[in-house]
Amino acid sequence: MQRKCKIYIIKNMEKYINNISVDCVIFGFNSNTLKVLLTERILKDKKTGEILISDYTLQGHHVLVGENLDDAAHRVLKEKTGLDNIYLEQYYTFGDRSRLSNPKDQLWIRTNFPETSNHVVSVGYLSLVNSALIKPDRGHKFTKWFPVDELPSLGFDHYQIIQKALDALRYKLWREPIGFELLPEKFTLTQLQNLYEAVLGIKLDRRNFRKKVLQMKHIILISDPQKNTSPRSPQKYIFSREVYEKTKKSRLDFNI
Amino acid sequence: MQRKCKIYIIKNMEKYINNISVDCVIFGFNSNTLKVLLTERILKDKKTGEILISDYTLQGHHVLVGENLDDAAHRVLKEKTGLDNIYLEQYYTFGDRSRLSNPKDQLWIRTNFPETSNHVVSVGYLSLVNSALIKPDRGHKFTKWFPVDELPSLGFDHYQIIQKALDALRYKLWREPIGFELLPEKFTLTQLQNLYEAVLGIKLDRRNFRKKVLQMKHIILISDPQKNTSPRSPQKYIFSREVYEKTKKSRLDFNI
DNA sequence: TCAAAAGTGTTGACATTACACCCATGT
DNA sequence: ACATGGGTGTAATGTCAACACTTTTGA
Repeated sequence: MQRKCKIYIIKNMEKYINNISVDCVIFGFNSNTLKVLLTERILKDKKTGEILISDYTLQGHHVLVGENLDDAAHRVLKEKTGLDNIYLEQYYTFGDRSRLSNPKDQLWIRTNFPETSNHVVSVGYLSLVNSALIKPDRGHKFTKWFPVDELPSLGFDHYQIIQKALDALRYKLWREPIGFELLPEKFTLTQLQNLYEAVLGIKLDRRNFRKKVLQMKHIILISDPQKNTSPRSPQKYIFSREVYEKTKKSRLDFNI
Repeated sequence: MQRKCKIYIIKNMEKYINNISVDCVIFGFNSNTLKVLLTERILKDKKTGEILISDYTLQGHHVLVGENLDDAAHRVLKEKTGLDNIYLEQYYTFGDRSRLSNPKDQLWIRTNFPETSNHVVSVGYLSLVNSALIKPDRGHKFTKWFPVDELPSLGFDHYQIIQKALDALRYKLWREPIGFELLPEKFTLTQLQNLYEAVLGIKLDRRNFRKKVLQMKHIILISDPQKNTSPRSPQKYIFSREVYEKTKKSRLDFNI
C-alpha cells in the first residue's frame, strides 16, 4: 500500500523533486502596456511531424533536491532572463490535484518528464523587471512578451496562475511603491503615470498626479542643469527606497 | 541514482504525501489580546520515561494523496477546532531545506513519522475565529490559546511561520475589513477599537474612531428599542460584507 | 460617592478633486 | 501654423487629528 514517487535526474544531471515546482510570472512594462514573459511549448509527433501541442507556458521548474524554494525561483529567473537581484516575491501556491490533468498537459508531461507526479504543487513567484534589461532571445528564441490582456493559449493552469499574479500585483501597487521596479532607474512623471494607469486600469488627472508625486520625498528629481525645464526633454526622477522607509507617513488611515 | 520518497499510511488509513504539508495559524481574540491556538508536543523516552521533548506546535498535517491543498487546510482546521465555514486564507509557503533539521524535530519525526521526507514544503494558512465558538478541550486536551507576544517554546520553524502570519494579518487588517472575523457576530464599537489597538499595536482616539466607523454603511447598528443609549450596556453592531462590497469607495488613494 | 465605560462636537491642517491655460519644440 | 507633450495654480470638498465634558451605573 505504498506508492513510489521518485526523484529523477534532468538533463543537467541534477536531481529534482517530482511533485514540487516553482513558476515565475515575469512582468514587464513597455509601450505603456503591462506584459508577461512566456515561453513557447511545442510538441511534434516524432513520426508524422504533426504538431500536437503549440502554446505558451510560464517559466517554471521543479525544485531540486536540497534546494530552498526561494533559491529555485531565483534559479529559474536567472536561467530565463539572465537577471539577478531583481524584484521577486512569492505570492501564492497552487495545489489542486487536477491542475495538470488536461490531456494536452498529460501528453507533454508523459513525453518529456515521465517521472512527474500526478499531483504537483507549484509555488508561484512574481517578478518585476525593467524589460529593457532583458536581451531578447538570449538563447531563448521561444521566449516572448505578451500584453496581459492579449495572452496566447496557455498550458497547464498557467492562465489562473497569471491572473492571480495580476491580482497580487495590482493589490500591492495600490498600496506600496513597487511600480519603479518596472521602469528604468531614471524615469519621467509621465512614464510613472502611464504605468499606474495601465496596470491599475484607471485614469488620472495629470496635474493632480504630479502634485501628489512631487510632494513625496522619496521621488527625487535628477536635476539636469543643462535643461531649462524645456518640454520634449522632460525632467527625470529616481525612486529612493531608503528615503521612503524613513519618511513613510504613520497616518492611521486603516480601512475598517 | 534515484531516491525513493514514498507515500505512507497514517492512523486513519489514509495515504499522505510525505513532503508536502499544511500548517494552520489559528488566531483568536479575547481579553483584548490576540492569541494563537497551539498544540502541545511531548515525547518521552519509552524506557526511562524521561521527557525528551516538551513544547508546542501549530496545527498541521501532510496533504493526503489526491487531496487539494485548500481541502487539506480545511480538514486540519475542522479536526482541531470543529469549525467549518470560517475565515481561512493561504498566506505563505515555507520551503527552506533546513526547516526541519533541528535535532529535536528530527527526533520527533523519526520517532513518530519516520517516513517523512527530509525536505518538507509547508503551505501556511491563517484562520481567524471567534474564539468563543471553540469549545475548549473538545478531545484536544493539549490545545491551548497563547497571546502572540507570549509564545511558548515552539517546534519546527513554527515561530517563523507564526511571525509571518502575524505580518500578513496586520498588513491586511490595515487595509481591509477583516477584524470582524475575530469578534462575535454582534459587537460593540469598544470591542472593535480594542481589536484594532491590540492587533496593530496602536492607540486610537475614541471619538475619532467612532466618527470614522459610524459613517461606514457596512457597520450596522442593531437597534435595541429597549435601551435608551445607556452606558454600561452599549449599542451592538454587525458587519455586512454585502454592503461593504457595494459601497466600497473608489477613491484613488493609491500609495506611490 | 466614586470609578469605569459610553456617548457626543468643533476646529485647524492637510489631501483630494475638478478644472484651463501657456510654452517650447518638431514637423 | 499646428499638433504634441511638458509644465503650472486655485477653489471646493472631504478627511484626519487633536482635544473635554456629561451621563449612567455598579461597586
